[in-house]
Amino acid sequence: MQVSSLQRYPPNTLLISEGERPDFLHVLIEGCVELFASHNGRHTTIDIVKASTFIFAAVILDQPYLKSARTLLESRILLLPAKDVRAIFYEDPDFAFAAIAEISKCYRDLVKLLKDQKLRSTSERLANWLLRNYSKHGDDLVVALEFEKKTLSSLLGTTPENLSRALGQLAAAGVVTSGRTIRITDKEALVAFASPSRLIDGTIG
Amino acid sequence: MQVSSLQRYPPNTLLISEGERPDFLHVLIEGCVELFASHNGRHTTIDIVKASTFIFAAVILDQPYLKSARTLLESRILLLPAKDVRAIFYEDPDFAFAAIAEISKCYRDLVKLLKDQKLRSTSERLANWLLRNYSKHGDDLVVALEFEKKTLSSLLGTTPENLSRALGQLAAAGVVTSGRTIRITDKEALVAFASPSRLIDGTIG
DNA sequence: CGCGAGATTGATGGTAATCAACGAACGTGG
DNA sequence: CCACGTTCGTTGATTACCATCAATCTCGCG
Repeated sequence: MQVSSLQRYPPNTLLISEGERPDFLHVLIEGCVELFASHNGRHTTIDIVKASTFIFAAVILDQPYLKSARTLLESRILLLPAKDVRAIFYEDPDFAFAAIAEISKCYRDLVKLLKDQKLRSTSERLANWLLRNYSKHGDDLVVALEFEKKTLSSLLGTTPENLSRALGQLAAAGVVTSGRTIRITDKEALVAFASPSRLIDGTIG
Repeated sequence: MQVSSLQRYPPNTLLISEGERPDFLHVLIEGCVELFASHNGRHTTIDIVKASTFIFAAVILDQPYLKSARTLLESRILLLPAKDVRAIFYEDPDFAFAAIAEISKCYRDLVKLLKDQKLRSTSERLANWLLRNYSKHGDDLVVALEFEKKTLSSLLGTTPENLSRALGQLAAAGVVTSGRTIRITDKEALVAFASPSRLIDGTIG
């Protein structure tokens, strides 16, 4: 794959627009990318990815992108010519298997997003998102947002206003918000409220 | 693939339960299958499929099903042992490519479902669903439901009560309902209301 | 004919979107 | 370093949509 190139993009760069034809497979090496879609003046975030390929399926099928993509942070991205990617299946069975495993994982992540969306209320989605995204700082469990709350609200399928209110509600379960730092002071209580499920929130498989 | 078997199931047969391990790849030859999921006493239909594989991704990754499946009509289904399916990738590049094309298509269908869900209101979802599923009977455009309205309401992400009301609303756009037969008397008006998009409702790619 | 499941209709309450205003944070340029 | 302006976030008020509950109606089937 000699024709591939590693690019560096500043935050808030539009990488892909829905409806376009795919020329490259994008592999996010470092940074953070939002996948989003628009329709009739409305706008929603489909997913936020940290380190993976994205919009692989469009490349495979050589069909228009269904989603747009933009960087949320400065990001390094490997660009592989779409034609080469498709060609290599026939050459390399290992690559073919890796590709199908990757797309299968993306598929399952998407099923989880749809279940999350259809089976939970806004504050439940928020609670579970917090439980999937916190990290340990000493004894504290903290979510340090890397992007705007606006973007998170869109990912959760709501508005900035209602995200604020949902965070307010979760105060009763020990969630303390200050700016982009959200502390989980009572994980038990938050879990009780969120009732996370391996089949929606699981990170493996 | 000698060990495969073709099975026939009556309507309303549970084929798969979420959380189980996949033993077989299911290929729906004829009939109709509902894919659904449950959580915390809630229940939602993810998709309704007519002729395709289903829950391919779980088989590939050898991970628990994220969805359950049941027949809606009498159905004929080909069962391929999961181990054999995984093994054959390394043998047959054509099969590998066919498999990845199939999963990619499923992935894109799911993106469309999620966009439909997050970017549209209930009656818009219904209107577009009608436009995707009608067939021509002479000069008439008719949707002949093959399953309960309850199931359709769950697919659309609402309740039977609100589906009834949404159908009522669409009467203003020339949609006439009588039992399981829904007639589109003014396609122009319905399209104007629904504003379908190739990137949500398109059937190819 | 009567039963039961599904579908419809009406009434109500709750959740979330929208509109509007205020406050806070940040970046820019002076 | 400060003043300013823009964007983002929060808060409050209102409205619209949708879920739920309850009652009736329809239809298929025994």
